[in-house]
Formats: sequence, C-alpha cells, structure tokens
Amino acid sequence: MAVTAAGESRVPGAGTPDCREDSRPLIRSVLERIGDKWSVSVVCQLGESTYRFNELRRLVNPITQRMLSVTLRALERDGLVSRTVHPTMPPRVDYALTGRGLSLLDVLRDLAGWADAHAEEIGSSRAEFDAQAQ
Amino acid sequence: MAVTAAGESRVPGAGTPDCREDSRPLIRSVLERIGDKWSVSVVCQLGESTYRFNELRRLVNPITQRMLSVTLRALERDGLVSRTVHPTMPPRVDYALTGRGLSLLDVLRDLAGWADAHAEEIGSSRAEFDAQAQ
DNA sequence: CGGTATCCCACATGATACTG
DNA sequence: CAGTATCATGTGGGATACCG
Repeated sequence: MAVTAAGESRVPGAGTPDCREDSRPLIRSVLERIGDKWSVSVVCQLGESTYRFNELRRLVNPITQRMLSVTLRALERDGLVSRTVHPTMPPRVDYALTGRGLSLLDVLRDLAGWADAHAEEIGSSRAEFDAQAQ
Repeated sequence: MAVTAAGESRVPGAGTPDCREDSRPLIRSVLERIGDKWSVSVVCQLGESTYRFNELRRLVNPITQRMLSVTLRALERDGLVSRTVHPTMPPRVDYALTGRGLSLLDVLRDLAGWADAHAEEIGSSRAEFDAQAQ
C-alpha cells in the first residue's frame, strides 16, 4: 500500500522527496540506523527466515555476541525486527523481520542495485585517483 | 541505461540483487561512502547547482572547513563529484556532481521516500519501546 | 541458550592555527 | 579563497568475563 501517512505534516505541494534541505535529515536518520557495521547484514539475513539468537550469530559473519545484541535491540526499537520469547527451558528467542523491516529490505535491494551497477567504475576511479596523487 | 557491466563476474542466473550473502558487501560499500556524517548533505546540495568551496561551506549546515575538504575529496575519488580549478587570482575551484553522482541522487531520493513514509510510525515504535524499558 | 557488564582502543570528527 | 597540519575528544565496536 502506497498510502501516505500524515500527509498534512508535509509542505503543501511537496510530492516526491527532493533531496533539498527538507529531506536531508530524513535521509540521515535512515543512514544512522542502517549505516552502522552490522544492521544491513542482520536485516538481510532475517530476510531469509526467522532465526534464533545463536543461529543468527553463526550466520552473520564474525559478529560478536555483544554487537548482535546491540544491533537487534536497535532494530527492534524501530519496529523493524520482532523478538519472540518462548518461555521454555532452555529459553528460545526468535527474531524475524516485521512488515516494516521487509519494506526496508526493498530499499536495501535498490542500494545493492546501484552499488552493483557502479562498483567497477568506482573501483577504476579510485585506482586512477590514487595513482594521480601517489 | 540498464546495461549490466561485467555480467560474467556475477553468479549465473542472478538477476536482481537479492540481499543474500552476495549483495551485502556491496550494500556495505555504499553505506561506507555515504553513511558518514556529511556526504549526503554535500551530494544533495550539489544536486542544486555547481558551487565553490566556500559557497558549499556556507550552505551545508555547520560543516567545518576540514570536513568539507575531506568529504569532497572522498566523493571526488569515487568519481561522484568533479573538481575544477580555475587558475586565477584569487583561486576559484568549482565542485559539481558527475553523472554518477546524479545517479546516486536517485538512490538518495528512494531512501528519503522510505524514511518519509515510515518516520512517524518509527517514532511511535521508539516511544513505546523506551516507555516499556523505562 | 541468550544475553549483560566492563574495559579498552581505533578512528571519525571537531577546534584551531597556519599557508600558497 | 581554498585549503593543509596538528592536536583534542567522543564513540562505535572488539575482547573478555560473568549471569539467569
């Protein structure tokens, strides 16, 4: 659904976000969430399936217990990931993407698309720049 | 143009980036470029027009001379921004987005779109989460 | 199993001063 | 004007140990 929530808080006449002063804080706020070292990997992994804490820990690169905990909590706080505790013994905790988390996955796919399309030329630019500067 | 450069380096059958293990480093590499404190603001501002160094400095929030210099150099290294020196006295240096920089602007607009669509509900989620945890 | 608490360091950014 | 050099600092994240 493409329903715009709370449209009245926007500038009248503003349709698509335009990257002018108005949108920059918004963009920054996304990047402050997913721009850290582990959020992307965790969200992408949860895009595959629901996982328990230590399953995730094994699947996501060499993430430390602490950073997985911190990252999951931040994502849960923003409603991107749900945390379900099964009060069994031993405890079982399942993490999954919410609908909002799934919508973020689409954005990440766009980022991946841009990166994929430009990775090689960016590599060339860097090599040339570094050679120039020596 | 949607031409895929160097398609042979990709996994056969891989069409759209999928956020599985393959794409995560790519996404991370974009975020390492634009996930810093100032790149988004600088790129967005250059989306408006070409600017001289001190024009940019005045237009981009309270960025320091040093960070503008560092940010511009990183963007130039990746071929996202062009730097043109006019050997006059006093010197004049113009910064502009390249075509590649403009294509990045599209991605940023998508990010802004997602953020705009979810900012309010994310705010609610955070408030609820923080209240719960106290 | 699923975490939290502590300590520590590298690095990103800021402040300030200086230069061609 | 358009930077660079130097120093100071806050914080993200790793290592390690402990807990219910």
